[in-house]
Amino acid sequence: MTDVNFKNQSDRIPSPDEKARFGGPAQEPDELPYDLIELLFFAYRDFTSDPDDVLAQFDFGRAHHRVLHFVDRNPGIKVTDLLNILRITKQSLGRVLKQLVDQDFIEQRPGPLDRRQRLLFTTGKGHDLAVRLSRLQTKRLERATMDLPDGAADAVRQFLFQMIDPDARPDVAKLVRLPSQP
Amino acid sequence: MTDVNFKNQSDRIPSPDEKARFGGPAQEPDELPYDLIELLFFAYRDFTSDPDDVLAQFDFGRAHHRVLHFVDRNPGIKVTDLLNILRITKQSLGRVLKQLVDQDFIEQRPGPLDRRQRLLFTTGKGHDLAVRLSRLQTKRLERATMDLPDGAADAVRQFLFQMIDPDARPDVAKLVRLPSQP
DNA sequence: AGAAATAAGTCAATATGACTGACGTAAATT
DNA sequence: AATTTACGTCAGTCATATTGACTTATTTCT
Repeated sequence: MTDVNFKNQSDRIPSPDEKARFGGPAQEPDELPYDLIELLFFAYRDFTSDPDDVLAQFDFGRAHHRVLHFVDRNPGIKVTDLLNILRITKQSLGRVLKQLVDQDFIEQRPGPLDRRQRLLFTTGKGHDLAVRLSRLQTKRLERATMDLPDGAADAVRQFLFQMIDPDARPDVAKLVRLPSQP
Repeated sequence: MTDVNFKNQSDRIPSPDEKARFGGPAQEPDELPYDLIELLFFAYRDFTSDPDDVLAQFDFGRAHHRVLHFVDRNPGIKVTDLLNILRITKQSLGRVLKQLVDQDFIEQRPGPLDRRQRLLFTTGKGHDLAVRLSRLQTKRLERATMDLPDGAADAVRQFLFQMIDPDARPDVAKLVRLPSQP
């Protein structure tokens, strides 16, 4: 047994009933770009798998990664804004944030203007981890964009951006600091 | 308060300490394509949100969706192959699969050659739901690819494909039935 | 100055999706 | 006949998320 993922899936024999009910896998007229749906699934699955291994060493999960990433990228971000980016509840954030703070990956400082706020910053340690994780994802992204035709990387950017809910796009554009977004 | 997602994130004032420690958000030399990392996150977040709403009406979650999707697309798939596609354990699959079978979205038939196998098929009802969910994702994908330059959609396909672990690519290519993969 | 709104944290209870490890059964393979 | 395979299942656990209610401190509004 190799460690290849799913092998003999094509060895299957369709049952008679199946042949009756299904006109082959793409019985919906090929209008449906199933391939993109599935490619996105697999691409994202593997995209998140690199950091997972490192995070496991710290007893962290993906939730920690997301928090760490956006805090590192947006030093001084407010809890409320982080909640809206991640689209999770205060309670969900609270747990992972507490762990990150307790273990000295993130620190909180009262807002200088509004002292109710607890602005979030990565510590040196937190920043290092954030960068380390980003590098992993970056490597994969670079490998994936490397041998694309000229300008294709920008097409990918545009595609991904347009996959986002229209009303969320302005905020994402700001957050992501897109090189040029019309 | 509008229902826009994360607004005043750019209104924050960097603390003195922050300015000392951070040379701005992109202190890592711009080698790191942070934008792609984040765009992928947001794109995938919204990509999965459309089906989620429908699934909730049936008391299903994303796990059900994935199973339903791959069974619908690969009628007669074996449990083992499905496990390898989804990269989850038998127990995790078991729970959601049981619910889908009990509620008549998926049916199991003994393999005609190997009677140990329980080949999986969507029922009419299951197929309808699968298509309905795919259409939602399809719409978003079409909107996103629509105004891309010529050939850009293929660049996106290639990009996504190359984001996948190299050793998983042959299997994905087979499964996804890519139009043309060199 | 007092009332209302906001930022953040917290409590309790719950759900979902995942995990490990062990075991059982039927059927196929050697 | 022994072993392997395909699948299912039991028991226990964990991580991540949810809702709703409540507290505290602080700011803003009137």
